[in-house]
Amino acid sequence: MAKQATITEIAKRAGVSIGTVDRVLHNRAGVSEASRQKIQAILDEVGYKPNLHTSAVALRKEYRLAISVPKAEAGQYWDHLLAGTKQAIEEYSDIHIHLDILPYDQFDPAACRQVFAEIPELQPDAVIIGPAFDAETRNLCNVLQADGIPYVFVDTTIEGTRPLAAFTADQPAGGSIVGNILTHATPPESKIALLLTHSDEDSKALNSEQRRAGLERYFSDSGQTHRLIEEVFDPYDPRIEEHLYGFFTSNPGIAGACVLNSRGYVLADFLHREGLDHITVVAFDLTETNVRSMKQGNIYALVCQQPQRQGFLAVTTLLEYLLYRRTNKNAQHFMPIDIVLRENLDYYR
Amino acid sequence: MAKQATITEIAKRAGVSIGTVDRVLHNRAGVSEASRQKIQAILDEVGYKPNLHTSAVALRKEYRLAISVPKAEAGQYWDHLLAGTKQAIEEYSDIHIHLDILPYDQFDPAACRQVFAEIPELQPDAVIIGPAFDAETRNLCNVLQADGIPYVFVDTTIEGTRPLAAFTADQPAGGSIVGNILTHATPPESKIALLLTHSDEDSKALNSEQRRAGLERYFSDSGQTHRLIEEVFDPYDPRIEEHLYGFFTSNPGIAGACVLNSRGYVLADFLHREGLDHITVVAFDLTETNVRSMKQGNIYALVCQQPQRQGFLAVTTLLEYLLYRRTNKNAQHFMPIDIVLRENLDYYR
DNA sequence: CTGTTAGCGCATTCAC
DNA sequence: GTGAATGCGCTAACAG
Repeated sequence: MAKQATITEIAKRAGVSIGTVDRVLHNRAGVSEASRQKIQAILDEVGYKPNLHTSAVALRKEYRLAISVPKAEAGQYWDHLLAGTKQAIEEYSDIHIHLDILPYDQFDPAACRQVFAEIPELQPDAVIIGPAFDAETRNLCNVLQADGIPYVFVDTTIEGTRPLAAFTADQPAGGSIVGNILTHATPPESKIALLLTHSDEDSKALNSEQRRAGLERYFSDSGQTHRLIEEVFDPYDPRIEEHLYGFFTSNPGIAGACVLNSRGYVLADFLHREGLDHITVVAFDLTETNVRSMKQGNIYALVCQQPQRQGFLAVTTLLEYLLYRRTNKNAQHFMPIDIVLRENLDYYR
Repeated sequence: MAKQATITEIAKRAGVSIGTVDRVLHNRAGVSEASRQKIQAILDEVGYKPNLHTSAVALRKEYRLAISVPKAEAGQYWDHLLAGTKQAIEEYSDIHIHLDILPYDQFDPAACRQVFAEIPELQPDAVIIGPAFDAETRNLCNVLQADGIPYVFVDTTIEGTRPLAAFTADQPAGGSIVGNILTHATPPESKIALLLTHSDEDSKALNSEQRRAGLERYFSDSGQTHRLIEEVFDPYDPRIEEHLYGFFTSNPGIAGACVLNSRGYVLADFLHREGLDHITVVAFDLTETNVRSMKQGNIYALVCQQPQRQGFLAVTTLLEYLLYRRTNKNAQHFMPIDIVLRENLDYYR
């Protein structure tokens, strides 16, 4: 319950004025080494934590953030993530934040490159990136680094870059969970279908591939008797029905199926239409379309990684850095992986 | 991105001084009806939201909160809830908050009554109650109401009282989830054991009974072929081993078992010692003991209701009320119900 | 190098 | 019934 020390108290104890303390706090020049050390010692001793809000009030500065993520439809994954950033801006409404949103087409690397090129021109104070393409993202990071603009990742991390922080989920663990649920919810010896979406191959492979690795590892390590059958499908192909129909009829004995991204509803709704309701479906993300499908009983479980929280944390982390250059030792933050069934669906916002 | 309106802007627009606006904001007397209405109209129009933090700075008042919950051991349910309250106090460290913690013995109504009697004497500004006994809690609420001290519930609500808010989970839904998981993770026609702890009968019956109702409803409604067998046991009985051993040997064919409170590890560890690892165990709460048991592979799933978040929200809700008399229409807040398996265990703090 | 000062959004006290 | 003035923790510009 120790009362928070104020800048005035620190100054009094150090025998200096508040101006000098402020200079130390902000690593500004013009302080004698002796003063700096003395003040720093007291700061450490009392565990001084500045008041972000009153700081911001006094600063009356506007911070410009930019966020670039795949184009979001309402109620879909990236829309939820954006909602989280807006929530943070709302909650820190005393800090004046301007947010530029730059969505890009997650299926078109060239379009992505073009959007990414606009970011440095906006001269933002910091950037939030939701990566879909490896090379394009890497390139953007290099430019930002050169301009001294800090950035954080959401949803996915790109190895070898130097983000301030990354907010993702442990994707292999997510895949393992799918394996766990499906092998438990279906009889021993039965077949499990893994439907890989075509688009995985070019863009979002990043997450889906990791989930797939986790799922396959679960199958090989857990000593269960199920068999995994993989098939590629394109959720946007108009002839998808024929394709899936062919797959499921030529593979009898499938008791469970999964999609490792948010397009699970496409599969689930198809199975329902064909009367294949006995097949247990597990997919990712609490998107509106998946929620509807689950409410109709077509999806058994959804595995989610709190996109809105990712967006929220991305903003607050950047604010802490912009106001105080505060950084966290381990840049990688793993979100909780939520398992949503019909019964707890309503309580996830 | 609409910039937050400030009290000064409101005053300017209304053609009054900030003092008058402040009086309206705090429902203080001494404002003409004409001014009040004009100001209120502008307030509503711009959706004015005060800055809690700068308010608190200017107020330099200390708020005294009291929290009374069952005695917590480290890493157990109530300890996590208390951690949430401390986190909130930390996060709002610019608001000077004094928290009195008054734990009571959840198995002794007389002790509870005694602790509850101390609360009004402390003259707190607001109280957080984690109820275990119906009559005792009801009595405390009456006293607080008479003294004009606001209170909120965490974990459990007591019907017929008038709390500012209640932070709980939908307990029947939690019970249904246990039913869902167990019936899916065990073969059709198999038996599921519901182990009721003895202590349920006097104290925490409140939550456990609701979970039981939800579980039983799941069994009767979902049209599955499993059979539910109920048995009462006392987790603190030294001869518990014999008791459980007798139960499981006289009921062959049990494939799943559950405990509707945080004592699941007692059952799970017993089953493991007896080599009955094929029985799938589901229990409640992410306590340290349950976590250990799950890591050893003894518990399959844990159903959790975010106690630390309950504590956090209890504090922030009270602060909003104390500073601005702000209350939420629907006092009942349902927490998300988390389903934790081995694979996502590490990511829930 | 350091202290002083004005000012941010807000609450309160004190004149009028 | 109302406005002006003071002060809270904080930052930044200015004067020495």
